[in-house]
Amino acid sequence: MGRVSRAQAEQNRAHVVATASRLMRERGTHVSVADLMGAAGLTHGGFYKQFPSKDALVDEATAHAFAELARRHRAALGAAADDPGAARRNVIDDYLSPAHRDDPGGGCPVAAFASDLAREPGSGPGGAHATYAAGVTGFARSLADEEQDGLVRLSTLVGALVLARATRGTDLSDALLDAARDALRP
Amino acid sequence: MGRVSRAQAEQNRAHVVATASRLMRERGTHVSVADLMGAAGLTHGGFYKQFPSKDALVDEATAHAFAELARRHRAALGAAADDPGAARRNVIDDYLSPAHRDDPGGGCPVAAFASDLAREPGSGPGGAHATYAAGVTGFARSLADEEQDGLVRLSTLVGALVLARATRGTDLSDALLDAARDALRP
DNA sequence: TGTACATCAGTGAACGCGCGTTCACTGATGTAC
DNA sequence: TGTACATCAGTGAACGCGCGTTCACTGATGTAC
Repeated sequence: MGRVSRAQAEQNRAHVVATASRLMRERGTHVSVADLMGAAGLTHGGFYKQFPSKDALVDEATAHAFAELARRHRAALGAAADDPGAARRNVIDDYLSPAHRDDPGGGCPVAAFASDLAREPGSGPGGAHATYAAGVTGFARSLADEEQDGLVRLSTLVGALVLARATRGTDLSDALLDAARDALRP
Repeated sequence: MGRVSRAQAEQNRAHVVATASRLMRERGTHVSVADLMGAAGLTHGGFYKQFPSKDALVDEATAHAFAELARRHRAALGAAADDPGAARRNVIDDYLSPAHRDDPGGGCPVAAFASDLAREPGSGPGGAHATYAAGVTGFARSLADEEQDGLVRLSTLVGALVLARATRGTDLSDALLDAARDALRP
């Protein structure tokens, strides 16, 4: 194929990160480098021209997913700045929708990466674990009000989503989403 | 080594299932057959004398973990039969304890297997997915009262535990357990 | 502006390794007499 | 109860395959004049 322009290379790299962010949420951080590069339309050999290791890509993909989450939360908050209760209800409705359950790749990284991070050793400052903890704190803060703790609301959201995904295809799965929505919407 | 008595073989098989049940909750269902057999004190070659495939062991290990969970719940309920509220509080306190967070291998299979099952295709009747859904329903039922739905309480429990495990080693991890305990204990 | 050459993003084959699974072999167990 | 032999639980090496990573190669890009 030959060399590619610097701008194109930068674009390709960003596309690999975005693809990894999606695929890792969907299938876990253990997706293979070959699958990842293939999904991004490249061959796996070039991977190490852009990333020092697969672990480094895991860190970048995690950061990418959390940046996307923060952007979404800022947008939701901005769209209903005059009524924070309505903004929060919208976030909750989206979170517990069947569409979110059925699209882990485009969905919440707090739910998607929880078990991968629980099973992998800590990744140091700037690593996936630190990004994750900061994301949890930020999400919880955006759910809190004077009435209840954001950590509990977030736990209920994540628990319901994770259980609904594990039981997808059953009535129980829908019931989990509905029950959590009823409980979290005052 | 030569042949082993029929009773010994049966005991070995049960020990492999118990070991798998623990190791798979700890590291995920993708632990290797060699690691599994090694942890049970055997060599991997003999595996297929006892199990038709690794998937079959996943199903058995899942069933084993859920049978253990049901036994624990029956015991907790039996110990405080005159005061079901107290029994439920004990279950909640155990569930959200640092000890439970730090011992996934000996802990709740609902939390441990959630993401593995969400990412694997359905396993048919008698398979891990069916066992899981039944376990979720049973657990939720034991948490319900006239006041609140068991599904919501279970979602909060599982969400808090899963998030606490993913953030283990941080203050946030303890805060998640504490917040959920405060919210679930009336 | 054109030409000559160094750079380096991407390719595709290869590396050592661990995976799930198979198999020839072993020798104590279980059975038939 | 004792002996002869078939059974089969467990062993350890091997299978094809996919993993993360490395590398010689390619040719268009970027740079020096």
